[in-house]
Amino acid sequence: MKNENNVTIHDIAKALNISGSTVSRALNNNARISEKTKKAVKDMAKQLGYQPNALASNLRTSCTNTIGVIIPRISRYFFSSAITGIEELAREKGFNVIICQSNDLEERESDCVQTLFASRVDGVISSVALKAENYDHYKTFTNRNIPLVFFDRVVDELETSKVVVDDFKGGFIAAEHLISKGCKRIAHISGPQHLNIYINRLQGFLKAMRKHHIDINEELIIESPLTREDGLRCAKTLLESDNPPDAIFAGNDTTALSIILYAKEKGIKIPEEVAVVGFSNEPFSEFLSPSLTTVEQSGFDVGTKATELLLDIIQNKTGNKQETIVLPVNLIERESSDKK
Amino acid sequence: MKNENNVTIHDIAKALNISGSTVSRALNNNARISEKTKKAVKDMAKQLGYQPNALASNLRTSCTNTIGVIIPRISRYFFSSAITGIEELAREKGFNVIICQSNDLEERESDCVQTLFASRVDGVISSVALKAENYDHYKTFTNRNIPLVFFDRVVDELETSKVVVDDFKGGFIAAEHLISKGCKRIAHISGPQHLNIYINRLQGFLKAMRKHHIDINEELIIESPLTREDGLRCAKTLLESDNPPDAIFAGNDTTALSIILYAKEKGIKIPEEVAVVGFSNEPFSEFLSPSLTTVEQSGFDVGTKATELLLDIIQNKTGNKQETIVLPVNLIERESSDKK
DNA sequence: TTGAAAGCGCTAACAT
DNA sequence: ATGTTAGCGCTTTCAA
Repeated sequence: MKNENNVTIHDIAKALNISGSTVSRALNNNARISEKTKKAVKDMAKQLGYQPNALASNLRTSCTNTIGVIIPRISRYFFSSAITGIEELAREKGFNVIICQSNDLEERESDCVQTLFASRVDGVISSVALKAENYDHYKTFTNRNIPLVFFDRVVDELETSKVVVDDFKGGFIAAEHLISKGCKRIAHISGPQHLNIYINRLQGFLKAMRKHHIDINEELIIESPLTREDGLRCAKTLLESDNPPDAIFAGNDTTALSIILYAKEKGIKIPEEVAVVGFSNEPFSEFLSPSLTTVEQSGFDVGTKATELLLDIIQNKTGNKQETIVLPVNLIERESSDKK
Repeated sequence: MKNENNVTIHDIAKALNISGSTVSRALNNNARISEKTKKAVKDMAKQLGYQPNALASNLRTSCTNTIGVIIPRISRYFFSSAITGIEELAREKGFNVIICQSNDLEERESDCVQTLFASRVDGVISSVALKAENYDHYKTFTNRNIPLVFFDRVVDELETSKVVVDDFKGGFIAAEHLISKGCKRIAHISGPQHLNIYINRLQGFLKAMRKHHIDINEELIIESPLTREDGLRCAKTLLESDNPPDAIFAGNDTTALSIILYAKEKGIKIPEEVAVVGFSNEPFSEFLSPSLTTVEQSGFDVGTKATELLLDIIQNKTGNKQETIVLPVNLIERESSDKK
């Protein structure tokens, strides 16, 4: 049944001697079409191998039933699970998903925005690039009232709805956990301070320290891009100092990993000499040795929630409510902080 | 600069007192338009904040500059790196990417096909669902000459171009490595035998065994869906038998992980009592303890190569050459097989 | 080098 | 309950 020539609604119309609009309505289950006609149309559509052309429909209705997603990189587990959450809900509601990766670069992110706009997506979910410092390109959407929801890496200057995990609480419970294990000199490797998530993790950390009257030593709080390489630099800085910390709360699991690897290489015992806590619960953290205590955040839940918000704005035209949804985190205690 | 009303080429035309067609040609750098006009048009486009509407252009030209990707699940590292490879090249060549996940289910896969077809993608890259046994839905593309390239999980009955890694060689070097370590009773946990990749890994394994005159014991070759749960079942079956193997070549890293965890729990020493080799080099395999010897396959390379093939078919209309590209694999030796 | 006009396939007023 | 008609924004033949 080769079918090179695409079948259109007009072919169905001709075959049944009715008008194109009737066919269109029948296929869309319009209430004003008789059941008999609907059945005839659908049967004929199947018989002719008709497949709707979304392009034409989209152009006409200027709505594409497509949402765009901009993320730094798909290969990070947190983001790929966020996408799984996004896709699942979007598809259920009849929406397609177009994904663009910014690779954490501002320029690429700007390209993504152009691409998604040219595709006339009905709305956008984004987590901003680490190295972006200017967010004007997002105005392409906001100026035209195209719904936009940020997740995880959000920026205050963009007034949209946001979905984040409770980074403050995450920082707080991580620090409090280390304190409860008897650690006194607790270091924190924080991420870029123009991003809320890292500010909040740091603030939560500081709050716990103050609450328990632990000295906050400026030298023990360092900023890092939180890559694997820079994690090694941080490990070195902290662990080779004259007065090393007895605990490190790393801004993410990747950095915690670097610390564990460095400590292993240098024969520094974890958790006895230095306890380590990460952030994210990346899949590998469970299998490290020692296994990594970390703050779990569900990418899937964040993605689902962001999609829920976005679809609500798209479908109910509720306008941009600028809600910020905060999802819970919880501490997963493992060996890397298990001091007696 | 609010810009609710979308600017079209006609707005530019009106502003410059020229025709819409001239504007269209100027924007597309048509050779028959004077440089002066081109410049004027582009300047005005920028001034008015014109953004092309891909929908209209796509409908007219019936080519969308979009390729569709169907994968089992994005959260598996091999697939997310394949997508990274696909996206990178596709974008460079001016193509968008729409991703659909089948979740390894035939029905979902069929939905993906419909979705991508309705979006009139110019071509499709796919890795088939584990649980699919019927592939007729792909005829939606093949019947209409929409280019289709499979990667990784390919099926013989579909006559398209394919990109795979050298699974046969992978199975062979894994087995030969274990043999070289002095193992005699070598088990293999194989994947679903309707998929080439698992057939080939098994065949490569068998070839090495025969080459080195090692007895092939049917009881030591078992089939599994290769999930983490089923890996535990396999570990139990093999390691608790009366005459357990001294080595296991697992069909993927996930299964190897299950074996390592099971052995740890039961106090079975790896590699001394049983050596383990996996397949894929998942990110966690490096950090397991013992770290996992595995066969590395690059998802990124596979994705890139598949895209290269697909774009070649799309752009040069070369027709379907039904090539099968085989990419190299290599063994990463780590602790789990490091017997003296 | 530029313009006029038709049309991609579908939907939605408006009319009947 | 169904048909007529116009048009979404763009490209492209044909004509000038």
